[in-house]
Amino acid sequence: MIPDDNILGKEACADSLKYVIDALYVLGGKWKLPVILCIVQSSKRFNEIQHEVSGISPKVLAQELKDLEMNDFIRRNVYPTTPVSIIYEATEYSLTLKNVLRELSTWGEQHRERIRRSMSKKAYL
Amino acid sequence: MIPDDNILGKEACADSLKYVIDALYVLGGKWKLPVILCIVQSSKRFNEIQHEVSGISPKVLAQELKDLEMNDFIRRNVYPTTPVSIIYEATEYSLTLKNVLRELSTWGEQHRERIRRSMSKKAYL
DNA sequence: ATGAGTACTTACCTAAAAGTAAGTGCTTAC
DNA sequence: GTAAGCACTTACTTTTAGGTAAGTACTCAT
Repeated sequence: MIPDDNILGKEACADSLKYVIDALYVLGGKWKLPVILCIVQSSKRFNEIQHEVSGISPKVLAQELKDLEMNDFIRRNVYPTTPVSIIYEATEYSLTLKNVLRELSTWGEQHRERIRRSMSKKAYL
Repeated sequence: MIPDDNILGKEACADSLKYVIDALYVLGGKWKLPVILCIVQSSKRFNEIQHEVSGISPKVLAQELKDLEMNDFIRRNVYPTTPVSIIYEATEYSLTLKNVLRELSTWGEQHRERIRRSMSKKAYL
């Protein structure tokens, strides 16, 4: 009834759906990808991250950092300076997300542009 | 203090963070990307989608479909058969998400593999 | 000694997302 | 005529993500 116009078979489709759901299971939520991106860009301390990822509260950031550390996306380095400096660093594993992050950022940029255009159109109505 | 080991300047970094947050604003949540992927793979009806995206309830699916239609990711085609068939179709705009979806799926697949391996390791402890 | 900064934690609260269960109005099949 | 399928909707509840505000323990600068 509905033609299967896809190159991939049904199984491969079902699989990629499953994989996307799996990925979203670890990366889902409002802050995980932004925080990872922030740290991937360069190692940072708590307050720097909180400042860059605008809108995140210290509580939520602490939560996310713990979660990301547990899932091996970031490393929490404690330097024995006085007072101790704590620097969050991206692991090699989080670098496997670079393509995802790049595509998402590119898409977000284009989407923003599209929204901006449709807004200015509506302004004339 | 912390060296900026990135090729991109600070501004470009801040921008990509912003874009990712923007993207997540429309695509965030548990079901949006899975539902889009499902429909991008081929046009489908309500019950087919509900069956493929396992775990989604009819209420949530109806909600997501409305939202995705409003945001121009999908089209709701009503065919005047008896009874009417309603077929959800991906728009050209949702095709701009193909790269994002592909990267996410690839990553999810590798992540699943990694988890599987670390699980079997733990089984011997 | 007062205030500011770092890196959080704690307690509390609310709003939104999601789940459950059932119902509706239609049609076709048995 | 009874049941089942389609495409939902409605009402209700639960979950959980996230926000607010304040506090803590430390140190450094003035």
